[in-house]
Amino acid sequence: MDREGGQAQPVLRRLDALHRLSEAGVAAIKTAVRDKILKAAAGEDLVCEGDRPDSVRLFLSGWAVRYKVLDDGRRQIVNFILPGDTCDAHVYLFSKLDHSVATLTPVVYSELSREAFERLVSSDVSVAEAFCCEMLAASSIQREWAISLGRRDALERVAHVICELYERLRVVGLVDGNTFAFPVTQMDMADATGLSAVHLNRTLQELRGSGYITLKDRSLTIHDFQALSNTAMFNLNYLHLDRK
Amino acid sequence: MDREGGQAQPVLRRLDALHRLSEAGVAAIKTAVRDKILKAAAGEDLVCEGDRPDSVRLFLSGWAVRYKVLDDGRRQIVNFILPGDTCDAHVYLFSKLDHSVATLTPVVYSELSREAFERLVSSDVSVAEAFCCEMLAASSIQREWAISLGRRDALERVAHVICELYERLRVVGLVDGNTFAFPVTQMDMADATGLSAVHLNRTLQELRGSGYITLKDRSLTIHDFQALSNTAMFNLNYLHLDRK
DNA sequence: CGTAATATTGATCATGTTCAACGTCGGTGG
DNA sequence: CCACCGACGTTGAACATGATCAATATTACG
Repeated sequence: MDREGGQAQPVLRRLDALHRLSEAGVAAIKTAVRDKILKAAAGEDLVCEGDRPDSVRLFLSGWAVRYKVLDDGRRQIVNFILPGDTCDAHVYLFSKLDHSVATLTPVVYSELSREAFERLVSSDVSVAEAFCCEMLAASSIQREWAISLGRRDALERVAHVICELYERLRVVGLVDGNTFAFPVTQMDMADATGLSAVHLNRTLQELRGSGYITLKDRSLTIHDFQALSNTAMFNLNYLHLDRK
Repeated sequence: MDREGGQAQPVLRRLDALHRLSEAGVAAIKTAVRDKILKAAAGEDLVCEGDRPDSVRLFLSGWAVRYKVLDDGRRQIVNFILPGDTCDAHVYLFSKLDHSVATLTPVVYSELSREAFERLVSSDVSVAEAFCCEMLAASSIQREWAISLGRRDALERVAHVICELYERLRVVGLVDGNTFAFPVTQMDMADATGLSAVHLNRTLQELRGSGYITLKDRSLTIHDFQALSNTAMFNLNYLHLDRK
């Protein structure tokens, strides 16, 4: 295990960006994470709409999406789940999940039972507050997606998700220069932005054409973040990564 | 004060629908609510994007909306705030608000300082859990809006919000038969559904034309909930009002 | 009664969808 | 090793949903 937090590192980086963690808190999280580490393959459903939620998941590596499908098959991805993200703190308070979560890549995550999670948050105030911030931040991201879907056009939407993913990945150390792994198919991107696959493809070409990004071999490079974030009207406040 | 909970009644009804409250919890909420009751006129901003959040609000009567505007003026309403709703439990953990809240009607709400709110949630487990459920339910609603905005067409979207508002108002006793007060202008509805005001108007006419609803004088009647909810593909699971 | 906000209508326009075909790449089994 | 297959990406053309613009009711209210 490396000296920066072992497998828990992304979780620690993310939570600490949202809310300063005490030393005791950091230790408690490291211990809790270590307890039950699971893996899943790409393209797997981790949880399904209708399931009874019983545990909390802390994502350590890999990408997943939160999504929902309508009766006639239309699918909407409502969020990306990245390393360091918490999948539904406290959900076990509900009897049924209202959405599904699918992996895009192989993922590694730590699964905490309700008891383990409650023990963790009651062990240290800063930890409880950090998880609270994580919930609030997730809501805020969700709201910003509503803005995009409701009021931004195709080009703005695509530029916006890219900016968001860049910033979120940066916090957990997954951006190298201006380049990061981007294991998302165009169909997934279309379902995330509320566009058709065809139009998404053309929109990506427009962004490539103007030289803002390169996207090739599941790797994305942002050449001009300023321009990209201007076209998206991206403002990172809503990510709340400034830690007060 | 009436024997059903006084001014706190909608809050109690909503929280209790999400998660069973203990008697002590009910009492604690009643007391906390009573402490600082405020009023605001219609069309007022209660909080603005960028403000430092310092208190939690429990809505007792009236309607408000959570919204955000882009630099060029496009506005998206991301949620309606109804009597009984909690406006941002725990937000004071963040340094800046990422959205604004405006009243649609005169509203009455109880304002709890950070200290008062923390005292309240630590006084009783069922209260803490209920507020947790309220946060989770708000997230869930937010996700469902993303589905609507991303993947439902105009008719479906409008039908969907109406179903949602009907169910949410019913829980707090604000539906009389199939009729409820609906103090939302067509422009607001347009900003909530991501449509233009013109197209929203035509969509409403379509719903009226098929006999599903009547909307007149700020009062909405649903004549055929089944048909309305079918056209919206509405499934109330996401509201989590079953209190399991 | 007058004025501003809201609702309604028609006509034109644009963004994005749909459909259908083709290209490309990586893996898999004969 | 190569042929096949499936998933993904790309292209063009026709189409449709909803936006925009502009004018005209209607309503609420001071």
